[in-house]
Amino acid sequence: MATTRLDRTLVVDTALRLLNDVGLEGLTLRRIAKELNVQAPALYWHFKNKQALLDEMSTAMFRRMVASHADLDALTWQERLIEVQRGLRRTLLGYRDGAKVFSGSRFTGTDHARSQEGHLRAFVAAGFTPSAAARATFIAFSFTLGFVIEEQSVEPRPGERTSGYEVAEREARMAAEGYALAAAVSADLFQGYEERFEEGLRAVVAGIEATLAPKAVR
Amino acid sequence: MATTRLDRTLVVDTALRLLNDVGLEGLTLRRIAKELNVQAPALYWHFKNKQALLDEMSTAMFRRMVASHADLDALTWQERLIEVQRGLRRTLLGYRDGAKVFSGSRFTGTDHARSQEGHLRAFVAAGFTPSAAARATFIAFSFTLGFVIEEQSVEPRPGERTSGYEVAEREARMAAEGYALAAAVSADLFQGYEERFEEGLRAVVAGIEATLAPKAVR
DNA sequence: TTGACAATTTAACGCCGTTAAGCGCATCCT
DNA sequence: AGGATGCGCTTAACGGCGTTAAATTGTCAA
Repeated sequence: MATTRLDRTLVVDTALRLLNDVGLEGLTLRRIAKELNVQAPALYWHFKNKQALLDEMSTAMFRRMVASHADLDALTWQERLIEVQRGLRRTLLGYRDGAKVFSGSRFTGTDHARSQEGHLRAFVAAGFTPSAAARATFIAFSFTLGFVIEEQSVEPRPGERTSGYEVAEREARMAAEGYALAAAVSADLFQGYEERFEEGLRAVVAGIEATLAPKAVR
Repeated sequence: MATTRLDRTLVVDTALRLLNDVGLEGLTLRRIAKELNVQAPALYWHFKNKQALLDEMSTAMFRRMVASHADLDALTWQERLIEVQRGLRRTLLGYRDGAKVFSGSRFTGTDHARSQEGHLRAFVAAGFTPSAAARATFIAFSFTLGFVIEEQSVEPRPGERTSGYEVAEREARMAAEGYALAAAVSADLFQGYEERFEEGLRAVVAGIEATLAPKAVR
């Protein structure tokens, strides 16, 4: 019955796997401990508290995201920005409540700085000031985070839909109240997230080109 | 001691006021009940469960936001989009954990459709298709939501800063690890949210102009 | 005056994160 | 070899959570 000893990595990996089964709400320390054939307080040997574990989970998500990226160095800054945001969305969608977990925690260590440094370098090489590069990236990041939070509250996992967001039903209700336009756009708001994310990405990049990018690369 | 009888509006208003004192984590039914000189289960007469109360709180936030808007009908679609996002951010910043509460719940009723209908009408009058209007608005909304979620995790209330986000300290740590650019942009990422939000808004609007707006209004 | 029903209290359940204390067991010192 | 050290876990428990069931009060109509 007793398997290998616990360690931080094993706990984090198990918790991330479990997250997809039970969601953030169901992700209790007792449930994680059970999955590890251990009692809940044992986790406190490895983590200061639950938030520390969640922070480590976010950090692990981020590391997996970085690892999943192909070589970005050959890309233009526009392509790179798009590719990074795509990767972020993919990563967040890879876990139930991924965006909420991610936005609710903070990275441990300075691992993430390595990848950040690379992105900044690419932007600076394209003519951005470091400051403009950071601000531009944050704008795109905000968009992606907000988008996926909304997306996951309608489709918690790819393919699964939260009940109560039935497009046809909403359309009927809005129409019945006399809101013709609101009714007509139901499908535009609660479906087709993949395409709409790409469309949003194109808009954000175009906007950064128009407002923040160095003139030479516009 | 016994005051007026409870009703949904009173509960919601009290809960929203309390939210600013205790934050989302401290906002328990027992605490709300105490504030109302009542026992916790009494709340179940007025709300199906805690989530229903949170939903009503979000709806109330939204209504207050709409009420705070001046007349938007004289504005161009760009000005209107900007004004609406500003209002949204202001509203979310008006409550501790406002963005999290908002993003974690769903509107009750169809009140919000009225304002939505107005926005859509304005965009359509400017030449957008209803679908493009909805998609464009959602892009801007995603940006604002993501932005404020990040903002409030660093500055939970205007003026208050979460400990652990000290800019100078982060800068030093990054520099010590050899990440010169990451160090240099610390201030650009964790300060000056007001200006950066406006900058982001300009970028998003410019991006929508370039990609989604009808050609006649570009 | 009584009965009905709306609105609340009291009591309790099972679960949560977390803390305190103790215990087995490997490792190292002598 | 034998005893101390202390890591890594268990057991037990605490206070608080959302929620439910049942009893109780207040209010008003017949």
